[in-house]
Amino acid sequence: MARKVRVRFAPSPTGALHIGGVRTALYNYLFARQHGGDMLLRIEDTDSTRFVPGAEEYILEALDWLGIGIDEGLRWENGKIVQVGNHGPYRQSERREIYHQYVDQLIQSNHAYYAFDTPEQLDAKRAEIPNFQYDARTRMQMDNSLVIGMDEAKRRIAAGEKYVVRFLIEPDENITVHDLIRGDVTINSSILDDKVLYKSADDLPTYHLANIVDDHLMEVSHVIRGEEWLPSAPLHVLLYRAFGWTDTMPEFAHLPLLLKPDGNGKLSKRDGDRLGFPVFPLEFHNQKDGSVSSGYRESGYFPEAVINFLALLGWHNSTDQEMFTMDELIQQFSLDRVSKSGAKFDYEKGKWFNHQYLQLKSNEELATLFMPILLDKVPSLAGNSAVLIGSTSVVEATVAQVIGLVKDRVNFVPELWEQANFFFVAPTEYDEKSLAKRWKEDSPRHMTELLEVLEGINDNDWTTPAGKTAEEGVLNTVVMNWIAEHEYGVGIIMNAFRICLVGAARGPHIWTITDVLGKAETLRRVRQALSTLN
RNA sequence: GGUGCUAUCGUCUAGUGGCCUAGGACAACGGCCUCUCACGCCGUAAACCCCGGUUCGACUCCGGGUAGCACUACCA
Repeated sequence: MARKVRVRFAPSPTGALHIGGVRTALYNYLFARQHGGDMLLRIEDTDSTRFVPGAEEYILEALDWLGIGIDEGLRWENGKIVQVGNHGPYRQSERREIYHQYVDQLIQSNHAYYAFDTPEQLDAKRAEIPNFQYDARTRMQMDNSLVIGMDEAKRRIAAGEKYVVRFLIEPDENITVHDLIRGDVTINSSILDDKVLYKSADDLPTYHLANIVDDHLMEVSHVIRGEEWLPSAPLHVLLYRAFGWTDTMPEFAHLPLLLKPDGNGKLSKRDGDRLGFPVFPLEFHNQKDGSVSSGYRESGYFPEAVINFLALLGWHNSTDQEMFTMDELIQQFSLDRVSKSGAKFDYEKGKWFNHQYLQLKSNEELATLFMPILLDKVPSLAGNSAVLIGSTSVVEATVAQVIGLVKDRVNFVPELWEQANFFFVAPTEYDEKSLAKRWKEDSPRHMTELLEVLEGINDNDWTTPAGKTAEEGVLNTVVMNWIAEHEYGVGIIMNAFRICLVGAARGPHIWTITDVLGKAETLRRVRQALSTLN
């Protein structure tokens, strides 16, 4: 097939974009880019009752944040929605006129009919007859144009009666759908019901009709979507046939589902709340029900980590490679290497990916990201930013230096504060556990003596000279000599000293801490600890 | 209930009839490093759903079970 590859991501604006939807969008995007094709974004808002304000913006902004580019349809540009392409409009609610025409075509070719049964009547029927289905076996007992005749049907419609248009499905026909991931899938048409294609109540088609008409009109070549659509794929094939579009029918690929980490079943928003991780890319404030959902972005995830993690949930290139840039994914992605079975969402692995990407970032880059958090925690630092060296403030340079000391122990930028807070703020309380284990009876005396030793060191000798290791500095030599002289234990002294500076038994090497703190602050903290802990 | 899809370590997965005493990664556990906590490094434990068949030989092919999931709306 020489047809140009055109794929689409077609979400419904019914809330935040689920992480499974993000993966579907990603796979579509990778496939499009790899084949030099187009990635379209269409909004499927044919259910007016489920529309959530802000959802559209949310979806587009999320894809933009993740670097999933849109070539045609709706996309996010400079904080607002723009429409590109000449197959629009790209919102189904704005395509009513188009659907009317195709609904009429189906009626005229006897592939569809008018039905007047109300939802209440249908409910009653279902209650009355077990496994009731509106199909070849039952349609002639219902209230529709097949029974009452077209003239009568038109009369009732003209009189303002509400109706739907149903697809007439011929029974007992085997329909085979070729799926790029699963191979041929065959079902018998008798299990399908006469699907509602159009509802006059809101003058909108249902998903099935709108989807087929739009994919056809937008010249979509490949439909890559979630596995939940597999059962209705044969219906879609039947629609393509009814319209006479079989020669341009897109190819199908149904992706495995993202499952909850524990137990069984589809990953849901509730699982995230319950297990404490986001299931949405961005934080979402639902204007309809007032709920707030956490997002990966706000939790400190890098978009490239989310992409990498998601890409591997259901796809694998058969090598041991785990880290992939978007470009590598575009190059290597392939539908026939997508798994058939659902993947449980392993949040821990996601954290690991973020850790990897965080280590790849420069200290300066991380400092820029961390600065707002730091200034929020320590507002007094804000004034210091005024002093600039080049474009970097003195404080920011220090922040970058400190980040370099602690970044290998964090997974997320916000965690930098927990690891580095003592560099910016002297401890006001001391960790109980550390105290119990490391602050001994002799510690106050040791620290008092150490204070004298440290006071004797020249200001110029305090900081470790460039190019030397912390152990080669004057501080280390002097302190170690003093320890040896008095036959103290290195551990007992250093740990007590650490508690004075940090407030707990944690953190990087002690001399790198004294380097950053400087002599005055170091001494001040030891004195403060002595007066607090005595 | 009906229809369809799926089935390898706890999890993501490699494996396309002999390279498999089943490989990698996350998590777990142990060790090393060390003034602490981490990181890192090294190592340990951990799986072919069951039953038949085909074959000289099945994780791989076939059949049947079983289990899980999805769908079964005037929702997508």
